[in-house]
Parts: sequence; C-alpha cells; structure tokens
Amino acid sequence: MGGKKTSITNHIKRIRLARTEFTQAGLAERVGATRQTIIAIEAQKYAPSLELAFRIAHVLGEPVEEVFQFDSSLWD
Amino acid sequence: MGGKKTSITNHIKRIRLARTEFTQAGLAERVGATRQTIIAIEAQKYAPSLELAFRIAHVLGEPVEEVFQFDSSLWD
DNA sequence: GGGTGATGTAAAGTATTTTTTACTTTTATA
DNA sequence: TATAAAAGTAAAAAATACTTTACATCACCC
Repeated sequence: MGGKKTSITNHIKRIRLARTEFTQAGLAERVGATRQTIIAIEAQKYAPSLELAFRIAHVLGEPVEEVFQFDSSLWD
Repeated sequence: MGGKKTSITNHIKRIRLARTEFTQAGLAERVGATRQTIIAIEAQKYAPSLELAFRIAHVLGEPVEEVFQFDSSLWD
C-alpha cells in the first residue's frame, strides 16, 4: 500500500477546453472510450493505456508528451 | 478472431541494439520491469503501459513517439 | 564436451485499466 | 423554480499489462 502513485500526469482538461469545444462525453466518443474513463483520467485517478494516450493526444491535436508528463523524479 | 490487435508497434529492439549495449535484462532492470515484460513488448505481444513506455523511451534516449508508433488507420 | 550469458516460450497469479450501470451535483437557461 | 446538459462519485465485472517461476534454445568460449 505504500502509495504506488503513477508518476504520470496530464493536461487533458486544460487542452480540451482551450483547443476544442469537446465535452468529456464528446472526447470519450472520439477516442473510443467511455465518459467514465475520461473523467477518471482527467482527475488523475490513473494513467491511460499507451494506446488510449495516443488516441487522446491525436484527437486533441497535440503530441503525446504535451498532453502527458512523466515525472522521472518519482522513479520507483 | 476479429483481431483486436493493439495498433501500437515499437522499435525497442532496433534502438536498443543501435544506440545502447543493453541486453533485454539490462534494459528491464533500468526501466524497473522484468525481462519477460521486455521480451513480450519487443515481440509486439502487447503494448506497455504509458508509464513503462515513458521509462523505456527515457532510458533509450529517444522521444516516446520515436520508440512507439500508433497506427491510426487501424482505428477501432 | 561443459559452462555461461542472452534470448525465447509458457502458464498461473497479481495488478492496473476500462467498461457498465446507476445515482448525485453543478451550471446554465427558459 | 424547473429542466436539461455537463461533470462527478462509486462499485463490480471484464479486459489487459505485468510478475514470478520454470524450462528450452542458441552462440560463444574454456
């Protein structure tokens, strides 16, 4: 239980609101996921799979590394 | 088998051999995964998590999108 | 031939992500 | 105030990633 937090964060919400007019449901539909998944990821509950991360970045029109940040200082 | 293949491929093996002298076990150790995981991912059996993908790219000294390719034509 | 390191396969079990379903809260607006 | 769309919480089940363990093959070198 020692808090194995994911060390991945994202700016989906900010980019979604700034660059698009997608709702969470609209984004979910476009990336082929459910609304719950988008909500959980935006809330940093967990990191998406690599495939979903690529889809989200693609739909938002940003590179993966703009949307998702890896905090390499929290290594292990 | 409708083949819900992952639409993610990678060049880990090529980059690992070209840019480093890491063995699969050596790479595994550096990214904090097991040798089996590296073998399976190099063999395109499945895609890594986003976090592991970031670690692998980081250790290989390449951007995520150089190491991993998303085939957006296989959408859904 | 025997030993070692690197790579590979397989299967069972654990961990994490995603879906499905259902209910709550907020915000805008008529 | 009522209504609807958007965002949020929760929890069980399904899907996928990862580990652990064990054994097999291949190349190299003593």
